Amino acid sequence: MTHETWTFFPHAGSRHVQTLRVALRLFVQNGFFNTSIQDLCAEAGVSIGFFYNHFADKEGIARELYRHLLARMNMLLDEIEERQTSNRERCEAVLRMLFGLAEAEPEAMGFVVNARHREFLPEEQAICSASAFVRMRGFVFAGMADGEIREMNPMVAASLMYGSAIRMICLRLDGLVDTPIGQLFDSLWDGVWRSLRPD
Amino acid sequence: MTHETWTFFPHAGSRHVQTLRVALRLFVQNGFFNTSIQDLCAEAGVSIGFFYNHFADKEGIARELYRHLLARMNMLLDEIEERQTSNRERCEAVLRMLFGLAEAEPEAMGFVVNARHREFLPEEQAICSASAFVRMRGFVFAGMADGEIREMNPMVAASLMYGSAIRMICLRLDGLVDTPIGQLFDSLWDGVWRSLRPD
DNA sequence: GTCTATATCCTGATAGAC
DNA sequence: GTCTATCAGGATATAGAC
Repeated sequence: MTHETWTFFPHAGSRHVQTLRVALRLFVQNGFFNTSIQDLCAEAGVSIGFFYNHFADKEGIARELYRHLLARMNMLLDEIEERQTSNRERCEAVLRMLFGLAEAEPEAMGFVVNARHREFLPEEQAICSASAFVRMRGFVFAGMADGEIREMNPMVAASLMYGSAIRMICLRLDGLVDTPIGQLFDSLWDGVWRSLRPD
Repeated sequence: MTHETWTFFPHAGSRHVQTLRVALRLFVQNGFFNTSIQDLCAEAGVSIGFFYNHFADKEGIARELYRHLLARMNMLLDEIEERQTSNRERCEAVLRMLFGLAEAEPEAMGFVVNARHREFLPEEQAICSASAFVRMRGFVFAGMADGEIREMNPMVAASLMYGSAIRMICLRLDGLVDTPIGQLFDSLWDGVWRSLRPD
């Protein structure tokens, strides 16, 4: 299993998953509140009855989507943690993964990065407190403890590490960057690392 | 007029402005779609009739808020452009301004940075295409043309310049950073500049 | 399990008195 | 200009047949 391409939905097929995919697209394109269950079911080709047998309610499908995407990110982080030994390499691999996902599954990435989940999933934690994002910052903290990364405030280091890439992804998703950002990765990583490497 | 503190709403007073401020707070705290006009009017202490005499509709108040905040950012950019001569200084001043605004007016900053405006203001351009953000990137492009900033893809440079600060602001607004971020500015700017300065 | 038809609620917006 | 009372529409969620 090579990972030249990353994906959030490795297996598609069942109507359940198909409904999730359509929900993802509509939630990202039009927003959660602008998507009616009727529209969603019509677009997914399922009945209202089917919907309510598979999902508790409208929040339910959004929650399943949210948790699925975060769980998938955690699995990708697991692989990175296994493969890479230094924290610098882990961070680089994370950024490369994010760039890859943004190109392969822009809607999923949009839902993770852009959506204001608290507005429709009130009981979920803020996404930057979610396990996957905590672990990503953990790589930075560990790198600083090891001396791979310069001494500084940990949150400043995490922002320097991930902020530029997230910004670039947002610009790409919003159509302000024409070229696939994979081509820009090396240049971005070079800049990021200059800001964090020891003197 | 010193600018140790920046503000989006320099003058408050009229019921019109008061209603705008309450709308801002509710839109950021609960989201646009979770805020009913009835709740908004009750909280602002105005009647439904007053509301519809001052604003065309629910979108209208959101649009006025949006345009006001962006216009105010443009004014602050005007001042920065006047005061600072080099593009490096301008970028640094922009970041300092953003940090200051995030502390002084977190709700306004949240509305600018976090809200998904396209969901409730369909005819507005994406915010990263708005004049203020275009000008901010322009400082970076000009700095690269002048040789103050290393040669690289312009959008990569813009992401390196602004991404970390925006990320830090988001973390602060989401409660993951306890200390006022003004204290962290020098450290962050040091990192940002390392990523962009010529060799 | 799946579908259609429908109940119920709430919201944005208006009408008309003052 | 400002207010209260109300309307009309659309949304979520359910009921009940199959």
